[in-house]
Amino acid sequence: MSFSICVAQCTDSLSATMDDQARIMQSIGGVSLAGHSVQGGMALPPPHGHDGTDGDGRKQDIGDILHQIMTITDQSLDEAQAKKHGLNCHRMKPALFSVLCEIKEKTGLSIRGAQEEDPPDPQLMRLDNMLLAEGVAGPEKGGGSAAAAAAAAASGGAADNSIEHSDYRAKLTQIRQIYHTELEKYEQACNEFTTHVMNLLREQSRTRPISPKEIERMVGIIHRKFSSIQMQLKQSTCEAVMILRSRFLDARRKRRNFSKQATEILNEYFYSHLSNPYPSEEAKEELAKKCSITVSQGVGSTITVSQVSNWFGNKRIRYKKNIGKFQEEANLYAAKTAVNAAHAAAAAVQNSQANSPTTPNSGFQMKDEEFQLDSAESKNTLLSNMFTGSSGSFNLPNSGDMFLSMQSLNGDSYQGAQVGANVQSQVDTLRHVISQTAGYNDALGGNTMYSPHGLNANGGWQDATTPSSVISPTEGPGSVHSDTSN
DNA sequence: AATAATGATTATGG
DNA sequence: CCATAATCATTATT
Repeated sequence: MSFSICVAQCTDSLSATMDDQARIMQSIGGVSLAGHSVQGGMALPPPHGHDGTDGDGRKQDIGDILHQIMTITDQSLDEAQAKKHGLNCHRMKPALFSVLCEIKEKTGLSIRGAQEEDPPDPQLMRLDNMLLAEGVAGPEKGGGSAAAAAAAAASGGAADNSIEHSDYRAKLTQIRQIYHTELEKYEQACNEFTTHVMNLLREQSRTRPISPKEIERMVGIIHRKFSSIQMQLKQSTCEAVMILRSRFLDARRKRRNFSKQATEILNEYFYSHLSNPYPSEEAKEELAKKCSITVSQGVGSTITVSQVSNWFGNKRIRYKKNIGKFQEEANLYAAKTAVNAAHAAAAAVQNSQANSPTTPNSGFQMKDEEFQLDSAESKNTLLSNMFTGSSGSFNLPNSGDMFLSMQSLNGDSYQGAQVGANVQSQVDTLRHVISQTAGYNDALGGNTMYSPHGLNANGGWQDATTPSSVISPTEGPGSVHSDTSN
């Protein structure tokens, strides 16, 4: 990329300057040496004209030098090499060279950079750690993009989560690949450049004193420069990863509403466990599974346990916060599950005769599919009768019968079939409906709106008080039906 | 376009 | 670690 171009340019310009420098040095050295009669077998053109005693001669001399300088670039490389060789072979050269080395050593110019290297640059370390944590710099895992693509393709109906995840991973591997190729390129360029410089220095060390330390220092400088560039790369990679992360993993950006069926199921559970809407881990798993398979074949998003947890968390808090807003919904689901309960209870009663106490679930299990359909209309009629049928408010003399009949049915099932805990939820639901409507019936002012059993005054669901004892909720409303059992 | 609904996250406390 | 409450950011609805 741009960087390598830059490097190439640097290299070129550096070599150019060094070559030029070498040639200039040679020529000038030649001239000056010639001027001071230290000249050996050099192929320099002898300064013509008289020895500059007067201005004219000096001018001539200077002009000559200038001419040489100006024509340096016209000299062929071979010519220059030849001159260089000549200079190197000069008999005085070793002596002069050692003198120069000594002088340089004394001036201490060569050793002046023995300070750095130790601080590992905390920022760079931070970047490295981040890249490592993000899986960009670490060991190649999963075979890179191919694996990600395969996962995306093969997932099929597996999970929408995995699709997004693999998408994310594909992008991540892309970033990782870019990062690695760039890094490698930098490394290579750095090495190339280093060897180039070292060669140059070695070459020059024949003409001017260059200590190994100096070379080392040079290499250190180069490496620092390159590592700073690498840090830039790492930084931008980190940035890219962070952007990708926020784009893909922050699920809030890709929120998808649950399907109708899923919310149905969740609501059903919620309202039928209103006294203690805290599904256990298993219950959550089951709910998640059920929600996921309702739309199974489609691309319907699968719902995870944590999503169920989220849902219940949100539901609880929102329900509690504004119970009035959820009344309608509560009634709806309560009635619905009540109908289910009635059907199930009937089935249970039927079954209880033939079946031993085995699997009390079986009676209820079927409600999923069989009742779902046929309860649709009965539910609707029930609802319209119950709540919307009469005048706007819920004073309903006839619906009381409805509840009572249902309640008695339920009671039957409870006693006859011994369905235990499972029935409990249905009872819960029924109680909800009953107490609800009763509360309205009593017209005890708006604030007495049916506080759900278990939702105490402080606003917390107190411990599942599973009122297995009887159906009467708390107070007055319960009395309406408590004695009408026959 | 304004607003409500809603799934997810964050902060806090037990 | 889980529940709650507040909040965020997206999606649905008006």
